[in-house]
Amino acid sequence: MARPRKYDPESVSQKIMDTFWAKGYDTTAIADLIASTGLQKGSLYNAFGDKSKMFQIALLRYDREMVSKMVELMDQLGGREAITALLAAPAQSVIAGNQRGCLLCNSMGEYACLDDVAREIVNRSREHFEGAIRRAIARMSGPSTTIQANEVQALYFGMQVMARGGLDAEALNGIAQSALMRI
Amino acid sequence: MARPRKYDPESVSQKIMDTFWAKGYDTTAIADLIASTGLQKGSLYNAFGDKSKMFQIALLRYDREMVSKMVELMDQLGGREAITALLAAPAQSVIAGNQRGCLLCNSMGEYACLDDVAREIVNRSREHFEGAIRRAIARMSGPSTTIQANEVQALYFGMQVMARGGLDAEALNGIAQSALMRI
DNA sequence: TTTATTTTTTACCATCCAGTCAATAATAAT
DNA sequence: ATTATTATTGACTGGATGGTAAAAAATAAA
Repeated sequence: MARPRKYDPESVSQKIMDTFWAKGYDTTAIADLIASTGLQKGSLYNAFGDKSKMFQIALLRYDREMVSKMVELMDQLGGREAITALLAAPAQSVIAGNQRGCLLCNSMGEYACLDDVAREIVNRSREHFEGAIRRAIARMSGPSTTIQANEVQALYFGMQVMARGGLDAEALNGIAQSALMRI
Repeated sequence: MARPRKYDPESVSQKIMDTFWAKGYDTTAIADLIASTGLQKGSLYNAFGDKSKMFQIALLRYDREMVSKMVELMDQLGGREAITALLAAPAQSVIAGNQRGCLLCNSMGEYACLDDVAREIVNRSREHFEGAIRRAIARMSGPSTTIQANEVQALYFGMQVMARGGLDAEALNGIAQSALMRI
């Protein structure tokens, strides 16, 4: 009955997430989203609302795709293996050629210029992530169980920030190795 | 022989640093700097060059004041005490009522939109900071000496990001406590 | 008082920004 | 073919942005 859309909403929202991930909320201009998605301005606004809504969509997608993927992976590994996999991720990204860090971590850095809805999504996603770490720690044995999930998360976020700041994969792997020796 | 300036350059550059620290490079508008310093646009540009130069000044000041202060404090403490003081800092800031995190850490998060000069300053400042951690570790005894300075730095940066993202002082203190148990 | 020098002020500019809107196009049901 | 409905397009807007330049003001030396 109506004109069909020419684009695939899934791949467009993927592009939106990628763009915000690489550039951050404030630094990303609508023109950047137009360039990366191929949609015209009107179509973007028609389909996804304004810029803050588009960012919320990006955050939700990141949680649903990236965070959930890591959570599921960790949940089906042994405790120590799960933490090992987690701390290996930043270096792997760098090796794969991207310096985007982690959208969740980046957004906490931009917390001051987010609206309440985006902040809420960020908080929930962080807790979602934290749950997997907590469960992994619970599966471990030995004195390492005194470690807090928050500590591992802080270590992970710090590594992602440093990856964004240009630290190379070797240094990142050194950090992971050093941490795992005492966990 | 010439008209004397009405402002104190030191306190103005302090205000510039504070503003970039709170808002980040990209999010800070010249209008924000005008508001915080009280100078007019022309005076700012005349005295400090363009926005990127002002940010470089802020970064250099942060290294000279904040990083150096922490480095000096750490250097005159025992190894473990130095690390303890370092990891206590994020929670102390939050308790003092600011959620600005660490300008060095924040700038690594904004690395993608910085110019080469700013990146160089960030890198140097991070290494400056890392030196104090390395020396502190060297002063410690026991198995803890296997820890890498980079790991402590990542933990610290992660805590600062989480502070910026709204984590409260209690949780931050928990992280520090958890980490110190195994260091 | 005059002059040289520097700061301050203000008006201004081109550009980019997020967001809107009306015109147009494409479809499916009737 | 007509119509109702939705998608697309591109022009447009008002405001914010970083940056410039010229005029005005303030000082100290001559």
